[in-house]
Amino acid sequence: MTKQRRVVYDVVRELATDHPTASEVYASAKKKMSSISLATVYNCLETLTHAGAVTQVNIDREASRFCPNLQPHAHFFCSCCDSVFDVELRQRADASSPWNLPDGSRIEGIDVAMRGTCPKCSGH
Amino acid sequence: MTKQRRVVYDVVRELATDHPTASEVYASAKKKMSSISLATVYNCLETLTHAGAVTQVNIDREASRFCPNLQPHAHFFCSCCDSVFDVELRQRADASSPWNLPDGSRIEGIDVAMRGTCPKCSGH
DNA sequence: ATCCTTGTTTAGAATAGTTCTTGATCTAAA
DNA sequence: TTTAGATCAAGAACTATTCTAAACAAGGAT
Repeated sequence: MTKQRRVVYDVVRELATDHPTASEVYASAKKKMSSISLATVYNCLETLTHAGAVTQVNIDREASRFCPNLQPHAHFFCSCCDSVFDVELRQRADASSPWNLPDGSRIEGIDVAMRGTCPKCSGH
Repeated sequence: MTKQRRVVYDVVRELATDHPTASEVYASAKKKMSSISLATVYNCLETLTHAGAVTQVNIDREASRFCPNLQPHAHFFCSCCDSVFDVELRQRADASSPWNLPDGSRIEGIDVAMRGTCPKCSGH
C-alpha cells in the first residue's frame, strides 16, 4: 500500500455514495496529493480492484465507476437524476436463483445493473 | 427498414449464438453487401436496438455485442473459452426478486451478466 | 419526368476512456 | 551503500464509438 494507493482508496471511500469515475477520483486525489497523475489513479484503482478492496462498476459503455462496498450488491442507475445507488441482496437470497443456469456451469461472479427512476425522482 | 438494416439484422440473427460485436457484424455484412460501411453498421445496430429488434449486451468495457433474443434473459460469459451464452429466466421468476429495492423506485430494466466457466470448460 | 424534402449512407475525422511506454523515483533487501 | 524490483508521472497510443459533411435514395407534389 503506497501513499498514492492510500490516497486513491481514501477518496473512493469518501465518495462512496457517489460512485466516482476515475476522473472524479483523480480530481479529488489531486487535492490531497497534487503531484498524483491520472495514470497513477488508473493504476491504483486497478490494483485495489484486483486486491478486492474496491469494485469496478460498469453501466453500458459509460466511464467505469468505483465502489468500496464489498458486500454482494447490485447497482441502480436513476435515468432521471443520473445517480447510482447500491442495492443490497435480501437476506438468504441468491442473485442467480431466478436464472435457469445450464447444469455444470461454474459461476464466479454476477453483475446486476438496474435502470429506472429512484424514489426521489418517481415523486415519493 | 432499409436494405442495410435488413442485412445487419439478418447477420445478427445468423450469428445469434455468437453474440457478435459491431466489427464482427460488419465483417459478415460486407459479404452480403460489399459497399456497407462500419458507420452504417453502427447506425443500423442503434436503430434496431431502439426499435427493440435487437439487444445490446455489455460485458465490462469490452466491445458491445448484439443479440436478437428478445425474451428476458441474462448473459453468461465463459472466462475460459470466451464465449457468451443466453441464460433464460425461470418460469414465473422475477430478476429483481433477490434484491432489496428501496420503496418507490421504478425499475425499467435490468442487466444481468454472469462470469464463470461454462459446462464444457468445467469438464462435463 | 423533374424538383423538393427528408432521412440514410459513406468515409473519414474526432472523441472519450483507458492502456501503454519510457525514463525517473522510491523502497527494501543485501 | 548498492542494487533490484516495483511504482510513478507524463504523454503518446489505442480502441470502440460517435460525429460531420457531403453524396445518395425514395417518395410525393408539381
